[in-house]
Amino acid sequence: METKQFTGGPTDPADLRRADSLAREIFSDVANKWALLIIEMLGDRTLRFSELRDGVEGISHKMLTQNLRMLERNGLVERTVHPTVPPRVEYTLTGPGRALRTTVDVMCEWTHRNLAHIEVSRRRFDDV
Amino acid sequence: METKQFTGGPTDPADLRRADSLAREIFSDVANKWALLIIEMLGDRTLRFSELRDGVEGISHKMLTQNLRMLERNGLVERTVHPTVPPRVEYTLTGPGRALRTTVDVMCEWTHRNLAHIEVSRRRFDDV
DNA sequence: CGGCATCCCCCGCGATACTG
DNA sequence: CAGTATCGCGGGGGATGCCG
Repeated sequence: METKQFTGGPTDPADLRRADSLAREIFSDVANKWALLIIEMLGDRTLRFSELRDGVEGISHKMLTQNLRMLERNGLVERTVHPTVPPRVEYTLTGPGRALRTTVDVMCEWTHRNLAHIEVSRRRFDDV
Repeated sequence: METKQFTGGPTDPADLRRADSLAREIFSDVANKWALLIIEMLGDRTLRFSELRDGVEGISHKMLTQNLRMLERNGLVERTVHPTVPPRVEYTLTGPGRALRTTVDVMCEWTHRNLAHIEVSRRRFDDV
């Protein structure tokens, strides 16, 4: 990652450094378990807060709120509030969010494809 | 992820549940910032412990050790000890590790492709 | 129902020091 | 140089309660 530049970006070294630190920050935001699971859960659906809470195995109210805020701030999910009573808040992936989602899909597929290999490897490791 | 099954896998519901909980565990292991950065750093090179420490921006000795152990346990990296003095320990990605790496690459590309979009989105969000 | 705030506890993580 | 162990702190994150 450190050695990568994005085409059409800034050429001033200072801008490059800024971009890189931003990139690392974004990566830290996004490359965490809960964020990725939320993105995967959303898929191309539109879900309510409570549906997400029930759908994402083991996530707490607080973590869900926090991660949704973060994802919204970074423009990966869109949040729409319906001014009804009781309130109804819906979340959906934006364009960039959906783009990221496809790579999360690949990660999930990878996980399932390698379940057996990993299980064996773990057993070998733990038995020593 | 919850609704996915891998082809050729177990058909017994109990096995499916076991596989799913294992999958979640693996995903939790792997979907974390340091693990992904280490994998990205390794690429298809073979690196020493100290090279990794210097290469992965901001990682501590302890975190590096911990994550390398975890990755080794899951069979994503191979660890080879050269019985010299001073000791020389080298790490390299295994087949599954390299497979995962390609999706991490995509995530990094995604990050850089969306830097501008995210920066704008953040500004809008923070200014409110 | 969804969100924010508060409290509090636990452990993640860094710093340091010691072995082979 | 690589790894393990120990200690100590700060903050992550759970539980709870109160608003709109």
